[in-house]
Amino acid sequence: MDETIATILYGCKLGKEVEANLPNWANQPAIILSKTEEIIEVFNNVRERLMSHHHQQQVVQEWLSSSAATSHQALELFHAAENMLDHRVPAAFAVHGMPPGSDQMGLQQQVMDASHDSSRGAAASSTQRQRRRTGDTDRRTVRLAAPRMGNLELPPEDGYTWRKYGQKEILGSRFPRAYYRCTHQKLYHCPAKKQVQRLDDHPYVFEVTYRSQHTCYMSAIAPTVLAPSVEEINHQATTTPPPAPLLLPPPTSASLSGHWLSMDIKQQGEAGTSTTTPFDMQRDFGHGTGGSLASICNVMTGGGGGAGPSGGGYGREVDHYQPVVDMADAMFNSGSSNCMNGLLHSGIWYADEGIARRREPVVRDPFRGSLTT
DNA sequence: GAGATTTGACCATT
DNA sequence: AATGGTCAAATCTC
Repeated sequence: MDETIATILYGCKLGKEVEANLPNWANQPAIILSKTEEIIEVFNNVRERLMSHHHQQQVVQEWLSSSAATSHQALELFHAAENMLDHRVPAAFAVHGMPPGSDQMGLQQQVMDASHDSSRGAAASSTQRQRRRTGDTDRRTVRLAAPRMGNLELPPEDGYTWRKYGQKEILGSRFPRAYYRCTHQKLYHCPAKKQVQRLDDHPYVFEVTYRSQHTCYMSAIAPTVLAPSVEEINHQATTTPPPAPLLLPPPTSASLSGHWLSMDIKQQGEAGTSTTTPFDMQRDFGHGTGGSLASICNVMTGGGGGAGPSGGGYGREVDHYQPVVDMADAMFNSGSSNCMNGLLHSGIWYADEGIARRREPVVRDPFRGSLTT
């Protein structure tokens, strides 16, 4: 898989080269054509590498969604399949691809629900704390597979950063329900919450209920391509799909805004000496509508256009690692998604304080549930 | 030390 | 009164 990543990086480097030389090559379309074809060839090569892995994943997903397969059988196959793949692919996305918040709904309602959770913190000490909302509309439930390795009681990563604020035994359920809210609730008054509960009859499947939408930027590292969950069982608010990142720069992203066309990426894992690698895929491609590089994306995917959420996540809060295999989806198989936007959000690269970086593989200690790398 | 998690208690809703 | 959602102090992790 490292070789694949290296190939991707090389393609990115070529892209940066094209960008840097665009002024010089403005009157030399032959050169631009040559370079773009080279880029396409590189990414086609990547695609072929990834597609073979992706096929294996599809087999797993079909099995998991089959009613004939018990949860144990699914898990066994799941773990067997992971051995075929690179060992850094986490379960949740290996099976389900993208998080539930990745629907291509275009611009969504991003207005903070000021009457509910956003004011909860400040009102905590008031005389009347609002405990449960009436109506309870903006809610959506999906089912996701347990992580493929390590602590199976941990909920699958979904591309957002959550902070657990409660856990409760639920009547009639073998497993407790965990309550999470957006990590950036305080910073951005983000009202997004989720409840995670394991199913009684399928202990390796989590039922995740999302409530409210993310209004924060930094937690918005969710991919934009489709999110095939095991089962979407409830969607009470048809006009309010699950968390979708806000298309606004973070409050402290002055440097970022000046980098709209910059292509700097810091490659994480090379402590202190971050290597500058090709480009910020989201900023350069995620919103591009007419640029040559965006056109390259369209050529590769046969689709294109469409605005996507911004990437984000910072510090140790971000434990999400999504496989290159999913990046293949994002880049090549998503007809409705901008390829580079999807590529960014597929998790190989993360924006960190305005500078995208690569996540190192995360492995959970099966005995302690802690993270090791 | 900062931030995340755990867990018993509180309280709104049914 | 039962139940579920949230708070917040204690504890844990990095």
